[in-house]
Formats: sequence, structure tokens, C-alpha cells
Amino acid sequence: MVDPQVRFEELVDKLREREYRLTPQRIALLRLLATSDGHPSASQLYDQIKDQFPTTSLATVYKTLDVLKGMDEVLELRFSGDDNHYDGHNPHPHPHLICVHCRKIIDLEVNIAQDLVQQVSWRSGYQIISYRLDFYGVCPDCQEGE
Amino acid sequence: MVDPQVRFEELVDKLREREYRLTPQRIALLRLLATSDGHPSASQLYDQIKDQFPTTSLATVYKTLDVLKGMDEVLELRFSGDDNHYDGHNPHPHPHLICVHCRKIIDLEVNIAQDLVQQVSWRSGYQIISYRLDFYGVCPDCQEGE
DNA sequence: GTGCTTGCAAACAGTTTGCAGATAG
DNA sequence: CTATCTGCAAACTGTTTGCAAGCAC
Repeated sequence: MVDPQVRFEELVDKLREREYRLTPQRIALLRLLATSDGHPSASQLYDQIKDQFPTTSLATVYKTLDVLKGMDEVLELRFSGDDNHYDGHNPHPHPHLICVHCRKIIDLEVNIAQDLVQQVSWRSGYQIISYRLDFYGVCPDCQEGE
Repeated sequence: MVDPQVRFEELVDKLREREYRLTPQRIALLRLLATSDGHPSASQLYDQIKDQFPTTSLATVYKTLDVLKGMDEVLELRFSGDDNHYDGHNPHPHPHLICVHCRKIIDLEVNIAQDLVQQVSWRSGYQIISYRLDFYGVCPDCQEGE
């Protein structure tokens, strides 16, 4: 994983390059995205920003996330019956592993799916643009507790 | 794919077995699920049922879908920024291919992901329960039109 | 100073729920 | 006959939008 500080500065630079304004709220969000290694949801991000900026609003979080999504700098993960989660480290599609018990979401480092994309494209005639691969299971910690 | 009529009767039997009541609205929904080979959304199903039962409601569609989900007889597919779609043919997880242009959803017959599940389970220590694999792309029809 | 951004509140969409009346078994 | 199911309407959840005031540049 990229160093959080480096990633944070990268995000700041990208916003500046495109002449987006660097408000304190945005800085706080960028820092959170760069440092939190889980995959926080919008409201989790909001809760943490609120500690520093008590008047901040969820709408602002969403608006900034929209900007970042549009720049392909965060990956939005929508889950069944859950709110969306955001990955600001690696904005490109990659497999995730979700614990159905504690809801922890981890990245799968292995990029097993790259071969699949080629195969599927070839077999179906589709021009494959992207994919989404999630595994649902019980993580080692939660297996013990049962 | 299983013959729609056979699948329809199968669904009817499963409901009867568990002593759910076979109302005309439910019969209509089961028939739709068994025959429609796209992956209809709740409101698409509702629209079609409404032709036969003008007083039917979306809530009833959802309630019956809930029953079927609970029996593992339909697979609910939630998509980003879209409403849920339902697969009543093959209720077990399998890969899908979604055209980002015409929104068509097709099943991938290949079950490439079975090996992956094993690999991931072994590498991560997770007890894998299920997975979700969607490819996003442009289908052959939509490629021509561009 | 200009106009992008914030933050509130209200709107929105899909889904779920409560309940009185209808109906399958 | 009775418990389940229907269908309406209202509630709910996460997300989006409109707009006046605020602030980055």
C-alpha cells in the first residue's frame, strides 16, 4: 500500500491541478481517505470530520466524494443493504473480501481476475470495461468467536 | 437453462410445500420469474403483473420476492445506482455480464470463479460463503451502434 | 471581488412496514 | 372460519439537490 502521507499529498495535488478549491473540509476528507485503511462509508467519514468541523454536513462529504469519483481517485463500493463504502487508496477495480459477521472489508492483493476479463471478453464479444468481484465469508477472527 | 414451464411448476410446488398461499398475484409473479430471461427489477415485474391485476401493488411484489429470497429461490442482484434485479432461474451465485449502454444483464454460463473461491479461502483464511462477480462492458449490439 | 463551496433543509428513489379488509385453504 | 395475504399509505434509508450565505483564491 502507498504511504498514507504520500497518497494524501497526491490527492491534494490532483485537486489543485484541476483548480478545485482546497477547503479545510476537503483537506480533512482527503486525509481520512488516505489514512483510513478500512473502507469507510460516507457517514463514517462524516462522523470523523465532524470532530474537527462540527458544522460540516453529510452533503459536503458526498459532494467531495463525487468530485473524487469523477476524477477516478476513489472507488465507490455499493453493497447490498448497506451504505456505500469508499476506497481512496486504490481507485481501480480490485477484488474485495467482506466478512459477513463483522462487516470488515479487506482488499485482495491478488489480481486473479485479470485473466478472467480476457476470457470473458473473448467468449462473449463484450468489450469489458470494468468488473466487480466480492467474496463474502467469515474472517478468521469471527470464526473463533463462534 | 431449465424449461420455463418446469421452473414455474417447481416454484409453485416449493411454495405449496411450505404452506404459503398461492394467490393469483403470486402465481403471476412466479410465472414471470420463470419465463422472463432478462433479469427484471421489482418495478418491471410489477408493471407486467399490473396488466393482469390492475390493483396489485409494488409492496406485494416485494413481499413475495422476500419469501422467495428466504427460500433461496431467487437471486437478488443489487446494482450501483440502479434498482435491484431478480434472477428466478438460477438462484445460486453466478457471474453476470452487464452492458453499460443498454443495461442488458446476461448470465455467464462459465463458472470460472469456482477455482477462485478455493484459492481465496486458502490464502486468506476466510470461510467463503458466497461471491459476486459482475463484468461491465459494451455488448456486441451496442458496439455497432456507436 | 468572483464564483465555487458549504451546510441546511427539502426532495428523491427504492424499499419496507403497519394495518384494515379480502381471501386461500 | 381463520390465519395469511393484499394493497394502500406512510415511514424509512441513503443519497441528491436547491439555494442563500461563506470563503478560497
